[in-house]
Amino acid sequence: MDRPGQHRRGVRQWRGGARSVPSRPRGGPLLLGCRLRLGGVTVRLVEVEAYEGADDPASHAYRGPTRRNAVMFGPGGHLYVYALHGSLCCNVVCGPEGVATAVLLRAGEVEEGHDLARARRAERRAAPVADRDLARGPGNLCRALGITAADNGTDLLEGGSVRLLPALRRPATLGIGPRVNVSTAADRPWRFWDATSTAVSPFKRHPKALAD
DNA sequence: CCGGTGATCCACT
DNA sequence: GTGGATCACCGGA
Repeated sequence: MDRPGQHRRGVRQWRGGARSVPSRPRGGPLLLGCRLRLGGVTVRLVEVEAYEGADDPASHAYRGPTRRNAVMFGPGGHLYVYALHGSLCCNVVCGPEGVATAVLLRAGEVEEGHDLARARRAERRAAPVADRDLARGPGNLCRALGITAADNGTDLLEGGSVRLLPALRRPATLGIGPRVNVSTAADRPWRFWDATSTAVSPFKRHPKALAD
């Protein structure tokens, strides 16, 4: 099993590997099974989606640095948080510094802190939330964890508000497919999920999805 | 399926 | 500074 130190090396290795592998998004699956912890809530990641920078029209970094995407251009291992349609979404920045690449965290299973997560989800929802739905979907995952805009840029590996913890187990079966609801570069198979998990969000194709 | 949502970006005063 | 378009979403029917 991974120990924290090994995991840390693993992430750095992944970031380093991105320099030698043209297709950075291939690093995405290494996050599956890892855990994200904030306060009393821990979520095991079961679905992620990769975004490159200059070569990826669907990426926030495609048109260069702005105030919103600044963290994407910084060093890997930090959290990029942004607002979308009244929700927040979060990414793990992959680095290296100056090269914008990030992995969107799309869904997870709550391992710890179900009551707190459920209370947060209930603030915006009338119907009761089943366990498997607590962190299902990018906005829901952020809400379950209590991530806010103040967590943008936090260091996930040391000293930050949000911690990335090693995987205790890896998905037995890896799903790979197109990204959800993106209007451009729609067919790049850069969404990765744990095919044994029921907490993976449903696939949706964007109405105006262009291929490349 | 559909409508609400609100931050962000850019082109234009 | 303003207006409009865009958007990696969610909830309820």
